[in-house]
Amino acid sequence: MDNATRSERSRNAALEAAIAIIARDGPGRLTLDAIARESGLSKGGVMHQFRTKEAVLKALLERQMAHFEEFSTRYMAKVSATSANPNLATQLATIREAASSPNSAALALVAAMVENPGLMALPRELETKRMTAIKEEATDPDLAMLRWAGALGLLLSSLFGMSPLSKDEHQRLFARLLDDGQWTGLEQPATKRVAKSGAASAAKAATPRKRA
Amino acid sequence: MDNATRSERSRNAALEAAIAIIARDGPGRLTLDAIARESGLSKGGVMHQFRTKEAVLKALLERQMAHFEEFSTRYMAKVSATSANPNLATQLATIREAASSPNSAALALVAAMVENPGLMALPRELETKRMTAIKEEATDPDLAMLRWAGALGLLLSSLFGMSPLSKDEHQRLFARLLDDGQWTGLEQPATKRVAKSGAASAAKAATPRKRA
DNA sequence: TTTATAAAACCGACCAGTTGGTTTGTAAAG
DNA sequence: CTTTACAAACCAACTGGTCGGTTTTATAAA
Repeated sequence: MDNATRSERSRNAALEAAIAIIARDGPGRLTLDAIARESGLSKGGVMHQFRTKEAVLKALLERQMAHFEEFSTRYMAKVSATSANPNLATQLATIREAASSPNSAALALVAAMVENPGLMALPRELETKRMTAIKEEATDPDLAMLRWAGALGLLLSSLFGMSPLSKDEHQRLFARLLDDGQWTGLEQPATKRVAKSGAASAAKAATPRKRA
Repeated sequence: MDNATRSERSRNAALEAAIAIIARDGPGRLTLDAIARESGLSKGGVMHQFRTKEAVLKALLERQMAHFEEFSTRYMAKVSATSANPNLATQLATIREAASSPNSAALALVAAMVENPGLMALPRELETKRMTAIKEEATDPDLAMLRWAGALGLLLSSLFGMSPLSKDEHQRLFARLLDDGQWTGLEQPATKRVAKSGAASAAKAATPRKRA
């Protein structure tokens, strides 16, 4: 077998094993020995492909980020023509995808944070860029950020096993976050943000029903 | 010194040390030896107060939960008379408090999850109860849950050091989440969810309809 | 108040097993 | 023959946890 592909195969096997371990046993159980055992490689083999454990984590993070980056790009291409805020839509959809994906990038993220919080810089940087795009395209940037935060809250809470929501609710809430029509009622233009006057009160008046 | 208070002091010191370690070095660095070193106690002393490491985590979790439970109760008493949805308001305010608190309960939560995901059952149960209360008092339960999820997203993202938001934005977004007036514009009664937003949103697909 | 005894809090050495990482050996690819 | 990919034994440091012993506090009889 070709040397390059042999390496590639081993690297892949190690990373797959790492994800499996995190998902099954939790991030605290991710050790080099465990990776070697799970992947079928020897420990030396793993160490040959990744000089340190941090290198494993970093590669894992990058791989998962690339995976969702690809999802993101594909989704973006689909909606950029029809949506008024394609960046937000894409980000929401990507987070939903991450939430429903078992070998989630988020797991790698958690593992990275546990071992080396500094690794979090990579995803943060990417996220900052996306956030800027979202804010720029939004009529109401704060509302857009809140929708983003909502999606992230759904994702992380379920990821941590602390979500009090049912699968059904989860799905429904994501759908609503994604539906622009659900949020136009209270948009406040960024240019002039006065205490819920203009648009908001008009929307309120238009609301068919209010609370008792 | 009294025996009971002596114990109390030691237990407290150990837990404080644990929080400090998690906050400074990450959950992966929380070890019994580290706790002993940080607290000034000997390892034996720590082990006398907590028979296992899991006991430390559990105590930590319970302590932090109690702390925020108290904040929650006090806040609830304050707003229960004036707010239409005191449970949601309280929960949002509590999450904001957790986000601004450095020795956050959430840190304990992360540590617990890493070591023993089963411990997550306690907070989840509590959260489920609160969520039920929020849903019951809400005109639009899904929207209430989304506001809750938004707050949680803000908290967790900043906690993980992956928040692309500035301190200012953080604060502003929490304020908006808490302001009921900002959200009345798009409430949809749970009893009948129709496409009232259809008028507001021209381009987008109609509201996904579910239960009657 | 003193003294005897117990119980609880605490210490620090120690244990077996695991950790990330190194070294040595070997076989295949180039 | 040199380099690369992998295997396996190995290592020092560290892991959660145990254990025998010392100090401090509590109880209560003398």
